[in-house]
This record gives sequence, C-alpha cells and structure tokens, in this order.
Amino acid sequence: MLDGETAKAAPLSEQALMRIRQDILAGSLPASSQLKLDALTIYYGFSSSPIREALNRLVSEGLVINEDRRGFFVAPISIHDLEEITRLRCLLEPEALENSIKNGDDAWEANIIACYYRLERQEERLIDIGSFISDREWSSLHHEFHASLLAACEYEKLLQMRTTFFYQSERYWYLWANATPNPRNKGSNHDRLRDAVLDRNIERAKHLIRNHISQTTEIVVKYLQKL
Amino acid sequence: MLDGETAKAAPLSEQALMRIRQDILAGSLPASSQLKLDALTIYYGFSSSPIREALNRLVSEGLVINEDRRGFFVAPISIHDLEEITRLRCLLEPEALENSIKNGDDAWEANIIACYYRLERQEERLIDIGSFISDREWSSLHHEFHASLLAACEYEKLLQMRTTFFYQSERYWYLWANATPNPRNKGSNHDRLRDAVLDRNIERAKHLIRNHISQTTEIVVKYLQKL
DNA sequence: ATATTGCATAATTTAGAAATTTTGCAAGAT
DNA sequence: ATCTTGCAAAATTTCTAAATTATGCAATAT
Repeated sequence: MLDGETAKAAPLSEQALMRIRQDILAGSLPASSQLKLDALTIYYGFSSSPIREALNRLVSEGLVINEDRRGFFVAPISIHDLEEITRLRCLLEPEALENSIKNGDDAWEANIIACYYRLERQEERLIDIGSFISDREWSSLHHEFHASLLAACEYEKLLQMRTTFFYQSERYWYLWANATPNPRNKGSNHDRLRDAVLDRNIERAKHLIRNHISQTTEIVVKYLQKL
Repeated sequence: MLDGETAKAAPLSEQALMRIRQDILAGSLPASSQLKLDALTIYYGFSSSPIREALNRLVSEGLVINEDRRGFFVAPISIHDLEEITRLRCLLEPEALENSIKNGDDAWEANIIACYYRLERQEERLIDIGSFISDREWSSLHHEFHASLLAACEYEKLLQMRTTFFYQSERYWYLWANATPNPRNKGSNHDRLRDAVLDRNIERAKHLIRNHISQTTEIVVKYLQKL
C-alpha cells in the first residue's frame, strides 16, 4: 500500500449529510423552510435514498424536523430554543471538561497547545480583514481547539451530545454574524481557558467555559430581540 | 368529524422502529449482534427502506451502531457504558424535574396522581405472581408515571435526551431481570417521589430521583460484574 | 509466510410504483 | 356576497424491487 492516496470516497449519504448540514448552518437553507426531496436530489445530485438518510441523521442532530408523511423541514429557530441549547451546553460541557482534565496526559496537553497556536495564528492573519467569525478556516480551527480540551473525556455519549449542541448554537451564531458588519467576540478568552485547563484548575476552567458559552449567547439573543 | 376512529396506520418505518427497539430492549436481538438488512426484511416483513430508516433512528437513540459499508449492529454493552448512561441520567433528569415542578399546574398534578394510581394498581395485581419487572403493562405504566412527573418541563430537547437514556438503561434492566428468579426493585420509592413532587419540594425530589436512578444501576452493575 | 486474485455476501444506491396529503375549483349553504 | 363542503388533479412522501458497489474470506500464487 502506498501512502494515504486511497482516500476512499465516503458513502453518498455521508457526503450529503455534510453538505446539507453546512448549508443549514450557513443559512442557505433557512430555518423552517421545507426540504423537498425532489428539489434536494436535483440540487445535490444524489438520489432520494442517500438524501433521506442524511435528513434522518440531521433530525437526530436537531437541525431538521420530520413530520410523518408531510416531509422534512429545517428546524425553526426561536429565542426559547437558543436558550435551551445554551442551558444544555452549560450543563454538559463543564461536565465533559472536568472529566477530560482529570484524565488528560502529556499528548493531550501538547495537542491543546498546538490547537490554540493554530487558532491564534489564523486570528492574527484575519485581524486586518476585520471579521473572522464567518471564515471557514477559523470556524474549523475553533471547533478543533474546543474539541482538544475535551479530548481526554472518557464519556463518548456526553461528547457526542455536546457536539450536536455546538452545531445547533453555531447556526444562531452564523445568523448573527451574517447580519453584523464587523462580527467579533470580545469575551472569548481562549487564552485564559487554555491556561486554566493546562493548570488542571477544574473549577476555574468550568467557570470560564460556562461564561464563554453564555456570553456568546447573550450577544445573539440581543440581536434576535431586535427583530 | 367523528371521534378518533380514523386510527391512521403509522408509516412502516415507524412500525419497524417500535418493533426493533422493543426486540433490542427485551434482548431477543442481543447486544453486539449484527443486524443484516436481508434477515430483518424477511423477519419483520417490511422492505429495506423502512428498516434502514428505523435503524438510523435507533442509531440516534444509541441502541444501534452503524459502521460505514459494514452495516448495523446492536450497540454493545459494558459496565462502563452503563455507568456513563447513569451519570448522564443523574445529570439530566433532576434538571428536567426541577423545571417541571416550577411550571406544573393543576392538570399536571392530577395526571401525576392518576399515573401513580394506575402503576400501583398494576403492581398490586402482579404481587402474587412475584415478578413485575418483565411485565409489559407494568413497564409501560412505569414509563408513564416518570414521564408525568416531567410533563411540565418546558425544555423539549432535554426531555428527549432523557427518554433516550431511559431506554438505554432499560436494556440493562431487562438483562438483569431476565436472569433473576424474582426480580424486584426495593428502592424504587415511587410514593415518596410522587409526594415530594406534589409538595413542590425541588431539592428533595431531585435527591430522590438521583437515588432512584443510581440504585437501580447498582443492582445491575453487581450482576454484570459476576459475569 | 506474504501477497494477490476471485467469489460470495451484504450494504448502498437507483428508479419507479404505490399511497398520502395538499391544492384548486365548483357547487351548495348561510 | 361570503363562507363551507366535496371532489378531482397535482405534488410529494413513502415504499418496493432490482442494479451497483464494496467488503471479507478463502484459494492460489509468489
């Protein structure tokens, strides 16, 4: 076998999942809009089975809802919904973080440092442009940094839930960012969070992550209330 | 329109979901066993699409896992897995209960009383037979009683998560009950739980539900450790 | 022993048939 | 005149069955 050249193509349903999810998060498939099978098969170029499978997975991620024999719809948004998501993230994420800090080893620490570094470099690169919230590369590195903090958590289901709520809140985040001239999040404090985690200061780290989550929500809620 | 006589048949995928879930919970589809599409279509009498759809939903409920292009398997069981489920239930359920108690009205209280009454009547009916854990009717009433306590909770996603973990733990529960001559749960304390909830005693109710969850787990873990 | 090939098994995907819901319109009732 | 009600056509989901593609395993060759 040569190197990783054999990049096996993912199943079509997997590809469809990724693309539809991204389109929902970015807002090109707007909240509450109906997802007609015919239209989607034409637009994405997959036939109905893989699309259907992708939609079913998105239902379990909470980004799509399915009404029996009426079809699929992009999940609606509301302030109440965002507040529930936030509440659950504030419940789950500190729990995962605590366990991760307790179990993390040297490699875990090294990876956090690497992820933080890459995120910061990307932010420096984008600082002149003004906005980095809507930058795909930044978004990806931001994901990775937060995931690196939790990487040593031994509770799989907990991590999975926290990821789905991360995505759900990201949709609101994009909504705000797309409507804001120069979107920037002041209170992110990624540096302090990193330090607290590496210091194994569990209480401080939990406090910081809760703040990080609820502060970003506050910004978005303020925006939604003006509509 | 007359009364609810028009009992519309559920979509086949829905019917398949219910039946397969029940078979996994009851153990007739054992943990880690492969779920071959062909075999399932023959056994349940639905063709592959609805079966596939049902399996996808069960993946999101954590009762089935899907390996790309290798197919579906009943989720494996382990003590670690049960402990994670328990931990999450102890995190989620008290949270939902607190909110439900804060929001519950008279109708909510009445429904709790009714559900408790029916559960107790069924237990009395079964007390001579000895075991009621594996009784389908009891199981259903037990579900309903616990759901009634949480019915006023305004967080939909929270309730949904707690239901999926309820199911997941039920599989372990059945496992223990099927291997035990006279299965009975001493520490269930449904009466005290009901009273604490109706008294709107939030802290006591949360304490009782946490105990209820972790005590049932302890019994099952002890059993699993002997294997 | 290790690697390659071919075959049987099984998952994935397609295409189209069957069933259900929605929509538009006409006829009748208020 | 306006609002229901009932029916047929259209749109759409749901399901079936068959074709395609991938995988694991055993037999053969290196």
